[in-house]
Formats: sequence, structure tokens, C-alpha cells
Amino acid sequence: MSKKFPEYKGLDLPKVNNDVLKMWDDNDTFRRSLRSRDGKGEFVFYEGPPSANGMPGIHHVMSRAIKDTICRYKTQQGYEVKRKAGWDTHGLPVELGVEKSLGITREDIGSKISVEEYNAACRKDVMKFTDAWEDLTRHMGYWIDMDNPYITYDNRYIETLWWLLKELYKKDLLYEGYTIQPFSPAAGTGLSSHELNMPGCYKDVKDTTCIALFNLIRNGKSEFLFSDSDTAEVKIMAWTTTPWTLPSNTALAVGHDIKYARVRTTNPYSGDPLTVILAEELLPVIFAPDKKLEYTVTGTYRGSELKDIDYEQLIDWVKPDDGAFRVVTGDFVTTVDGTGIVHIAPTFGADDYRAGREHGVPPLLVLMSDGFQAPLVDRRGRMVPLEDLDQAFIATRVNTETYGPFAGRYVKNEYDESLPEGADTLDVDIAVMLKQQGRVFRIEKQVHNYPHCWRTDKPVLYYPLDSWFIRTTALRDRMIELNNTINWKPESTGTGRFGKWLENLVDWNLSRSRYWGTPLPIWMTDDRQEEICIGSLAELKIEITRSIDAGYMMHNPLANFVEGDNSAENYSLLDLHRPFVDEIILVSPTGRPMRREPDLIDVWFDSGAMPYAQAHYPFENKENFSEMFPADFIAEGVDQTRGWFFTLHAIATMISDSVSFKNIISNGLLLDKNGNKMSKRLGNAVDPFIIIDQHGADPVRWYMLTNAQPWDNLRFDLSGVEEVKRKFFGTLYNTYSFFALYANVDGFTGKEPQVPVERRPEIDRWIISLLNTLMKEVTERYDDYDITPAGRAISDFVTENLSNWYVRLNRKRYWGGGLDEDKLSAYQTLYTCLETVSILAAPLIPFLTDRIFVDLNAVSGRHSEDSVHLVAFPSYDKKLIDRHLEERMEIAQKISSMILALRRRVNIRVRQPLAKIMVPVTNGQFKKKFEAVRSLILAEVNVREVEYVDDTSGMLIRKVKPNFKLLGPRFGKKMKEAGAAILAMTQEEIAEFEKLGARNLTLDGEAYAITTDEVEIISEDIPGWLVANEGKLTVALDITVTEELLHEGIAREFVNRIQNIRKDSGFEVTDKIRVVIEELPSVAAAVRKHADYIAAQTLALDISLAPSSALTSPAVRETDIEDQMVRVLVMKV
RNA sequence: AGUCCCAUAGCUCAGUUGGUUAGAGCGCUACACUGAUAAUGUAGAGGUCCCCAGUUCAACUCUGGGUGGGACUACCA
Repeated sequence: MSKKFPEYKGLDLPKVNNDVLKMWDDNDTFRRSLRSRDGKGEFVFYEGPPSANGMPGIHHVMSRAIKDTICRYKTQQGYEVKRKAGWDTHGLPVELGVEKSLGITREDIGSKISVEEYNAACRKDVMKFTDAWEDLTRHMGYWIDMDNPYITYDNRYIETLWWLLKELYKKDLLYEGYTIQPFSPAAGTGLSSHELNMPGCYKDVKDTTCIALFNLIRNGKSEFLFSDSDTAEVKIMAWTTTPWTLPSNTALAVGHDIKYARVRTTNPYSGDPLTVILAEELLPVIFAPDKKLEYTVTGTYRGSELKDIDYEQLIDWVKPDDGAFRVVTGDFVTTVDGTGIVHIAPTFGADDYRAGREHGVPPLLVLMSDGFQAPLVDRRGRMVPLEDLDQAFIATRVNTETYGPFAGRYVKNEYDESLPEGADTLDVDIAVMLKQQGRVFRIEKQVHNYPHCWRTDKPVLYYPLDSWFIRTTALRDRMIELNNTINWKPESTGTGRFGKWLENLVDWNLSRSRYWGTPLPIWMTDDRQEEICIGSLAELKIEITRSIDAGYMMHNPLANFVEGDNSAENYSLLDLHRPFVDEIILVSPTGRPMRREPDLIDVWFDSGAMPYAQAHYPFENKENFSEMFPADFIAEGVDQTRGWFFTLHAIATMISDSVSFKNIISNGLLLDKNGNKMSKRLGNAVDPFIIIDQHGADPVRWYMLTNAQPWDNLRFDLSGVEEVKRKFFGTLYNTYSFFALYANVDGFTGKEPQVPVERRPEIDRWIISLLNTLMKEVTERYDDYDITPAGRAISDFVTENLSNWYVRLNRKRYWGGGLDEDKLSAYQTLYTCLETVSILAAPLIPFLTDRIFVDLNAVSGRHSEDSVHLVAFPSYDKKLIDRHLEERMEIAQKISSMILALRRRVNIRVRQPLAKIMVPVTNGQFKKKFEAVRSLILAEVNVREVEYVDDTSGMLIRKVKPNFKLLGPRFGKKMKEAGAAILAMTQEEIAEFEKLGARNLTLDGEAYAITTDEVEIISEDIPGWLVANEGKLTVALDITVTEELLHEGIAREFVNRIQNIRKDSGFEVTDKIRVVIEELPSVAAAVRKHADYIAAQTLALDISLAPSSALTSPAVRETDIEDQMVRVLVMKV
């Protein structure tokens, strides 16, 4: 006895999940799949590291399903797809989580808790949910190597980061500069952008803005502006929304190519004559009609001509270093608002700082009593009080008379609790002061959106802080160029969101003033004159040795570290985190001590460096690095565009002049079923563990990937998962069960010699053709990283074609009799479909497909592999695709559905045979096609014969429809008219038109010739018949039920009833019976005539008729035939 | 504020290079089938293709401008 195909009681997907997982474990399937076949080589995939300090959510299932699908597909294609898991372990979320659980704030670190203890807590906390993550990974079927993950806090990982930073340093891409960071004077702390993006942080506030007037200095450079002016002074105007920064002004910026006008007008406050420069384009805005100011343009100039002109300091409180108060040019200057001239205060603006640096304009700094230089506003948000300033500095640089009244004032009233509401702001007072001096043109209140501190609810100040930057702007063009070679899914994220981001790139601020993260490997002398960037532990060890020699350190923490030994033990001899690195003091070339810059680096650098750091490059994997870089494929949520996607791209461009990834899918968000963001707080978050536990991973994956394109947001609705389960999984499983049931009965094993396809019946060749078409499409879609259409195509094939048409129409072929060639052909065809579908769908739904594959293969032994995931992805056979065959079957499906609809319309059930259908045929081709599927249709709709009607019969009503696509370009504006004329043709005209193949249309007295190729002629109706038409197809049904047909119908009814009775009575399918039917006039004749037929169908030895009185046995049943109750007795022999 | 995405039936989604009856599934209603049966089929109802303007003989489709939802980024004076 040969092996049987397993049959199951029902579809239990969670059980399939667990069984298959066990099978994978037992067979070590994942590890064995990691190999290259047919010399295909590597397909490089990068895993974006999640942070294990939070529980995984359902959205993680989404991106991981995408990643897994592609990786499994490529594996099946023969590539070796290594997948190293990774953990992102640094960063603010981790720190905030620890602070919360320890009940401390940032200020407590270093006092209530040591940095060492704090970081130890972070290190522990960050891997808190590792188990949950691994559990989810396993149960959702995400194949990734979790045994050897990369961990960003690992010393080896950090060593690579240091190496990268040093490479950037050597290329002069790493520099220290100001960054204008959100800073909360009220809280005394800087704010991260993530804190700034908390809801409610941005609020509309009303601030005082002013247009200030700067006096130009008359000298050789500016003479051309003065020589023909009738005023002694020529001024230049600049707009600001932050008048409190005006005392820190040291430059004015104009656009190089912007046109400026010199205008003669009057000062609106003093009425004095005024000659002033501003952008020509903005004249109508500044001198808007309602302002009632007269003006005359007395000259126009390009921005470049104004360059380097000197001007007087606007507010003479503090004297800056030499080189200030010049007009410079800047590419950031626009004429969208303001005056086309930008006030530059390098201490309070990023653009300002850069412009100042570029043109050698110094920032306005003050010398504090502690010897450090600082901006004119202190960290509490005050104009620096006089008592905080260095005395000598005050004596030489500060105008105490003018500055005195303003010193110590807060730049925003909100910072000063003592001020009454509505008190004048510093902005207002400065503006008023300028007004009195005739140095302001306009003062206005303006409402704008401004960020507030989430802790104190007070305005944030943008404040200059020392920071380290990566000069990403230097590589901007190259990044754009390289980005254009990346295959983005969807394309718009690459060209749009990401492309635009690159175009507007600013330098990457790397510094973070935190504790738990990768330390910046830069040591500096106190006067910041000497510095060193460390790029490896070996280098650090040498430097420490030198420091010990110089007497700055007592012992070397790296004393036992062995260079070149990459073992975990060797690297666990030390800790590169704070506070340990901070205890290392190095010695400068001139023998002075150097301390580490206290900053950490942005965690995004950690993750963006993973292509290098996961390999501990270049300390390891130096020779084979080209096999792991760049990635062929990555996938993450679209929210990573400016995060991981960018940092990967930036680092790869800067270090390797290469893309980091060649293909990318960025998926959208996962929302709840109402379209709201999922959040634990709202309680609408879906727990992936519960869902997978209850429904299995396959339906969840399938639903996520086929319901909508992955880059659209998905509204996750559980009923969608259930629908998919019923519709696709249920059908696929049923099809398998059907196959297994009969194959086992017939002893079909799949080992039989294949019936050549050309000898198989039309319908087998049809489904094989469709199957090959499917293979082609699915392969193309997967190759294009277009998962959704691939899945949908598989689903359509299984539910529509395989189950609903092929299996349904062929059921009879599997019943009874021996295993003849036709039956064998049917089994083999169905087997091939099931097996192929399991392979095609395996990347998407790895569990059920492996179950089906293994179950099939266990009997047939057709494959040597013990898992579908080890089997090569099949390629389609072009020779087996027969478009005409597919088209014919489509006609059959449509016609059948139309006839069934007609039957429904007149309420004649399908069991009642009907005599004939009529099909209009106006060309031989259609008739040939129809003829090929005739018997299928007739069987499906239970009709005896088909009659072809051509137009010579005169029975058809024809209709001409214009082909707009062809005629439109010809007729142009007359198309509407022409269309109407064509539709208006009479039956005679149509007949003639068709005979001649051409015809003249007369429009507006003009004749146009049209041919039958330019229209579509269909037979729409056959008068007197029941007709249906759809598109080009028309069919008529003869609904006359003759006595003969009626009898046959009745016979079929009896077959049906007797079968039901057999089943109800619990007879075996093979039991023989005797049947007695009540002799009633309405049925007796039919029963007599078709007794043999009924007997054959129901395995009855004989069918007899008897009067009602003879039917008294308790086994007698009553049944309704043709609205009449009939008694039937079925007895087992 | 900027950039990008989305908007088609009650719900979830298709809709090829613009072409004249805008589709599917679910749900609802009715019917049928019943040797795949805790399956299946057929039909019906259900649409201002978000709004406005433009291009065109022709717009769900292309262009512009809005509206609504979402994401990211954000001191450009």
C-alpha cells in the first residue's frame, strides 16, 4: 500500500504554524537555505535594527513581512541571502525610559545617580524585550539570523563607528561649529527635535517685527550710491521677526543676482527724507498702496554690486571683533518676504553663522567674567547682565550708557515671572528705541507659529551651542546622483520625499549632550587649539601609553587589549561608553593634556553605519567586504526616509562613494480600522502576538501585503484577516483536500509517468496555460519588488480559475472508474497546480505553503528538498501558454454566467434541462472558438444544444458602436455628431454597411467614409427570445420546457432526492439500494422513462412505482418534486 | 510653514498609454446548488469617481487651484 496524501479535518492555521515551525527546527531549514545555488552568489540584505526597549507592534509585522518575502524569494531564486539581525541600543528613547523607571530626571544624572550606574541601567533596559522580539520574529515566520546579531553598544561596533568618524575627519568632513538648537531657558536645557514634535508644542504667537534701517558708510565702495543722492545718508532696510537679535547683528546679506532699487521716500515716523535700498521686486509690498507712502526709484543695482559695502552698527551696545558690519551675499536670500536683505546675527542663526564664517564676518560675542566667550544673550534668556561680564571687556568694548538699561532683561517676557501680563517686551522696547533714532521703517505685530517647551510651556529659544557636524552638504550633489540610481518603491518616495530632502540638505549635526550612546572620539586641549581623532582601539592604546609617559594617566585601561584579536573576550576588557572614555586623558603633540569632547553622537549614525559596523569593518571582513556591500535590498517604514534611509545613504556616499542599497521598499503606516494611528494609550493598538496566535501568521501576512500596496497606509481590520482566511486560505485548503480525498481513493501518487500535455483535454491545457501565465506574472512582479500584485494574481488564480472553474467543472472526472488516462491527466494537472502555487506563494505565506508542499511531496517524491523554501523557484514554459485557449475559456465562463443569469430571470433551475441556446455568429472565427468550448458550456448550464444564428436569418437586431479611439482623432470636434449618426443607423443600413465594408457618413453636408474596422457591430437582440448580452457577447436561451425535458428534469430531481436520502440514512457511498416511488400522475411517466438513469446514478438495483398505500414503512420520506409532495422509500440491499 | 502620500459603492481595494454601461471582494436582499458541504454559485440594490477651473472631439485618468486625512521636516530674515 502506497503512502497517502494527508487529509485534515479542518483548516487550523495556528496548528499549521506550529507544526511547520517545528519541522523547520528539526530540519534546520533556515540555515540550510543559506547557500548559493547555480552560482547565483549573494543577494545582500540589510536589517534595520529595531530598538528592543519597546514591545514589538503589529506594524513591525508589516515591514518584516515585506523583508521576509523578498529574501525568501531571492533564496528560492538561488541566491545566498544572509540576514543578520541587529539591535539599536542607544539613544534618547532608551534614556527617557530609564529615567522614567528610575524616577529621575536628566539633571539628576551625575548627582543622584552616577553616569556609570545610569549607563548600566540603560544597557540592561535596552534589551528588556529581546525575548518578545525573538518570539514574534519566530512566530511570524521572519527568517533572520538572531543568533549572531549586531548590537550597536558592542565595543567592536563602536570601534567601526570611530573608524568611520576618523575617515570623515581625515576628509575634513567632520568639524566643530555652532548649531542653533532649540533651547528652553526656562528649563535650562536643550530640546531634541523629538521633544519639539510633541503635540501642542507649536503654537501661534504674536510677535513684534520690524524693518530696521542701517546707515551705509560713504567710502570708495559705496560712492556710487551717494554721489547723485539728495540726502546725506543712504540706508539699507532689513526685516526681522526677532528684534532682540538686532544688537547682535554683524552683517547684512543680499542675494547675488537679486535686483535692488535705491528709493527716495520719507521716513514714515519722522517724516524725514529717506534714501533707502531694498529689493526691487518687493517695492509694491513695502510701499503698498494703503501705506500712502510716495517713493521714487533713483537707481537699480544687482546684489553683487552691493557686496562688501560697509555700514554703521545699528545698536552700539557691544563692539565686535574687526570685520563686522559689511554687506555680504548669501544663496539663502529670497524675495518671498521681508525686504530682500537679511539681517545677520551669527550667534542666533544657522544661515547667519555660515554666512558670517564664509565672509569672515565675526559673530558678536562677549567675554564673560569666567573667561569664556558667549553670545549677548545668556542661557537663562537674558541680555547678559553687566556683572557677569569681564571688567576689562566692559571697559574696552561695552557702551554701558546705552546697554545699561537693557542689560539683564529677558528676551521673552515669559521667562520673567515678575513681569505683569501685557508688559512691553524687549522686542518692543528695542523697536521703540530705534524709532526714536530714526532707524526703523516699520514696526508690526505678526502672528506666526513658534515652538514651546513641553515641560514649561514657555517659548523655546534658538540658541547657539557648540556642536560637531558632518559636512554632508559637501557631498550633496553626489548623494543626489547616487540616489537617482536607486530603485525606490514607491518611486515617489525616492524622487520626492527623499530627493527633495537631499536637495535641501544641511550639515548633519552629530552632537548629542547625553550619556548613553557612542562617544565622540575626539580629544582636545582646553584652549581648543590641538585635537586628535581616534579611529581604533589600537590607536587609543598607543595614545594612552604616551599619556602615561607624559604623566597624565596612571595606568592603561587597554593594557591587556590585544590588537588584531577580534574575540568578544578581548573586546570586553574595556567599555567605550561614558564615563570610562571620559577618564582617558591624552597628550597633545606639544605635551599638553587633552580631554574628550563630552558629546555623544547622534544614534542615527549608529544605525546608518551598520553596513560597516555589523561586519566590524575594516578590522574584520576587509577582503570580502564587497560581498556584503552595498545592499541589494532594504525595506522599512516610510518614516525612516530622513532617518535610516538617509544615514545609510550619506555614510556610504562619504565613505565608499557608493549607494548603500540598490532597491528599497518603504511601506506606509499601519492604522486602526478607522484610520487612526494606533497607540497604546488609545487602546486601539493591535497585539501581534494575539493575532498570530489566533489566526496564524500566514493570513496576517497575506492580508497586509495584498490588501493594499505596502506604501499606502493600511487600515488594519481584523475582519479583513478573517475574510482572507475564508476566501483564499479556505479555498486553497479545500482544493488540496479535494485532491487528497480522491487521489487517495484512486491510489494516485504523483509518481505516475506524466501524460504529455498535448494529450490532455482542453480544460487541463487551459489551467496549465493560466498557471504558466501566473508563473510569468508572479516572477516579474517579485523581480520588480511589487509584492501586492503578485499575491493578488495568485489569489485570483486559486479562487477564480482553479477552484471555481477548473475543479468545479471537472469534479466528475475524479469520480468512479479506474485510473485511465483522462483521470490521470486530471490528477496530474491538479497536482501540478497545487504544487506550483505552493512554491509561488511560499515567499508570502511560508507556513501553509510548506505544509502543502511537504504533504504532496511526501507521496510523490518529485522533489529531493524537504521544504518548499529550499526548492528552486520555477520558471514558466512559454510553450504551455496558449492565449487563444485562455480567451476561449473566458468566452465559456462569460456565456455560462450569462445563461445562468437568464435561467435565474425566469426561475428555471439548473437541474431542469433546456433544449437549446442560440448564439449569433457573424464571423467564422468566433464560431470556431465557441465550438471548442461548446460542450463545457452546455454541461455547465444544462442545455442540450447550441444553434448558431447568422445575420442571413434576419432574426438578429444589430447595433453599431463607434470605436472612439480610432474615430476620435479623425473626426475631432465632429466626433459627437459622427457618433450619433453611427448609432442612428437602421438595420438595413447596418446590413449594407457590413456587406460593403464601408459607408459614407454625411455631416454638415460633408461626406466621410468609414469602414467596418472603425466600428464594432454586435448582435444585441433576438426578438422573441430571452437574450443577454455583455460586451461583444450575446446569447439567447430557449426556455420552452417540453414534456420530454420536463421528464428528464424530474428524473434529475429524483436523483438528487435519493442521494440526499442515502446520505441522511448514513449509507456508504458504495452501498446498493432499492427504491420505491409513490405512483403519482405528475411523476410516474418520468420515472418510468428514466428508471435506468436514476438507478445508475444512485446505485439502485431497481426503481419501482407503488401506490401510496403500499408505502407505509417508517423509512418512507416525503419530498417536494415540482410542487408536489412525493413519497419515496430507499432501502439498503 | 515646507515637502511628499492618499481620496472611486456602506467597508477594503482594482481601474493599463485619456475612448463612452467605472469593476472585485466583504456586507445587505433574493434565489440556486449540494458526491469539495462549518464549502459554493447566480442575481439585485448600492457611485456627483472629494470640490472648482483648465486642456481635449472625449477626463475617474492629464494640468492648475482648493478641501479633507496622513507622514516627514522645520529658527530661512
